[in-house]
Amino acid sequence: MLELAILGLLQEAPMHGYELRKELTAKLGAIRAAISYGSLYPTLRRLQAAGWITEADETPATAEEVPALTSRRGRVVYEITAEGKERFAQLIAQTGPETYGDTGFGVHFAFFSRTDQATRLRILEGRRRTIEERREGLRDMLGRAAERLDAYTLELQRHGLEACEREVRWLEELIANERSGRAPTVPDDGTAGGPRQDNNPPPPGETRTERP
Amino acid sequence: MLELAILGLLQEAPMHGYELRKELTAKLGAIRAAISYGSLYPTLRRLQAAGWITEADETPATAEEVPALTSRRGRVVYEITAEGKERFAQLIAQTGPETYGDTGFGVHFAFFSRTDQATRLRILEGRRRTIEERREGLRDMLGRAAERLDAYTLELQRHGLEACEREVRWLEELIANERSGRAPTVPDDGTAGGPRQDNNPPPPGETRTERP
DNA sequence: GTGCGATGTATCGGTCCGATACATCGTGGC
DNA sequence: GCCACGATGTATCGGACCGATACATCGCAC
Repeated sequence: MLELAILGLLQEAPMHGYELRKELTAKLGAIRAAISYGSLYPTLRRLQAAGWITEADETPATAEEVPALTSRRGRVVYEITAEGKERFAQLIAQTGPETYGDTGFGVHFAFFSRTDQATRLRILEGRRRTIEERREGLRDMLGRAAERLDAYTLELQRHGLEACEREVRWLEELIANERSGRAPTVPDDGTAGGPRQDNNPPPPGETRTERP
Repeated sequence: MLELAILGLLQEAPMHGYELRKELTAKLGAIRAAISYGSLYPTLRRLQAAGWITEADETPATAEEVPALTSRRGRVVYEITAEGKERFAQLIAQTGPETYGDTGFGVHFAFFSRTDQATRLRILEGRRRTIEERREGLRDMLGRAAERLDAYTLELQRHGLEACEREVRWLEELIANERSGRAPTVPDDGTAGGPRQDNNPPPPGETRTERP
C-alpha cells in the first residue's frame, strides 16, 4: 500500500522523505493517521533497489563551489523512473481482496483520478460488497447474539452498523455517478512536462454546500 | 491490544484458539475484520510464557476413563491465571495515546463493562480530543489546500470529515450519559423491549462465569 | 467409501508502527 | 552576541499484526 502511495505521489513531483510524509498525510488524512518513518524510509530503499525510484541531483544550476568540506549531507530527493511508472500503472489497475479493505480502498480511491473508469467501478463495487458483508455480520450479531453481549459492546456494534449503512449509501452514490457521467480521466503521463498538471475528472456528484 | 482482548475474553470463560478467534470477531467485529492466527497463536504462547494464562485440563467432570490410547491431542484450552487477571486490570485501567487510536479505543470500549467509570470517562474524552484533532486537520485541508487536490481525494476527505463529526457527536452522547451515571445508550430502535441486563461495572472483583 | 466443509493448531515472511537518536536551520528573547 | 527551541530532515531497531500456507481430524451427504 505504501509502495503504491509513494509511486503515485512521486509521479506528481520529485520529493524528499519528509515532504513525502506530509503529502501522504494530506492525501490520506481521511483514512490513516500519519505514515511512520519506520515504514517510509525502508520502503524508499526497497523501491530504489527495485529501480522504481532514483535519487535526484539536488544541485540547482546556480553554482557555488564553496562547500565540499562540510560534505553537505541533507535532504535526499527521489524521483520516479520509467519502470516505476509502469509499476504504478500495474498496481493501480489490479484489484483483489486487499483492495477492498479499509486502508487498501482508501489508497486506491485517493488515486482514482489516475485510474480508468472500469477499474474504478470494479473497486467501488468490491468495496460495497465487502461493507455489505460486514454490515450483515453486525446485523446478525445484534439480532441473534445480542443477549450474550453487554450493553457497551452492543452500542459499539450499533455504531459500527450505522457507519456501514452510511458507507454503503455513499458508495451507491459514487457508483451511480460513475456509471452515468463518463469520466475522461486523462492518464496524464506528461513525462517531462510542467510540474502542475490539471486533469481533474468531473467531480463525483456533489450537491452539498454546507455551513458549519 | 490483542493481549488485552485475549485476557478479557478468557476472564469470561476458558477457551481454545479457534473459539477465541470467533469470540474476538464477535466482540470486535465493529472495529476490525478478524484476528489472524498468525497473531493469535504467538500471542497465546507469549501470554503463557509470562504466566498470565495456562493450559487447562480438558476433561470435564463427567468422567469416562476410556481414552488414553488415542492420546487425544487436539484443542488446547487456555484459562486465565490470577496474575493474568491482575495484568488485565492493569491494562484496562491505563490510558495513553494508543488508547485513543481506532483499534485501541475499540478494544477498550468493548470491555467498558469491566472498566471503572472514571477511566471510561477519561478514555471517551481522550478519544473525542483525538477525533476533534483529526476533524480539524480535514477541515483545514478542505479549506486551504483544496485546490491542490483532485476531486476524488476531496470527496474522500469530505466523507472522512463527516464520519469524524458523527463520531464526535456519538462520543458527546456517551460522555453525557456517563456523567449522569446512567448505563450506556439505547436510543429508540424498537427491537425487543425486554432484555434489560445490568452491566454497570460489577463492583469490585468477581467475574461471572457464564455457560455458553 | 469418499469427497468436502467445518474445526483445529501451527509457522513463515513481510509490512508497518512507535520509540529513539541525531544533525541542521531560522527566529525570537535576553 | 548567543542560545534555546521548534521545524526540518534522515535513519534504525524491536515488536505487533497480517496473509498465505500446511496439515490433521471429524461429521455428513452423496
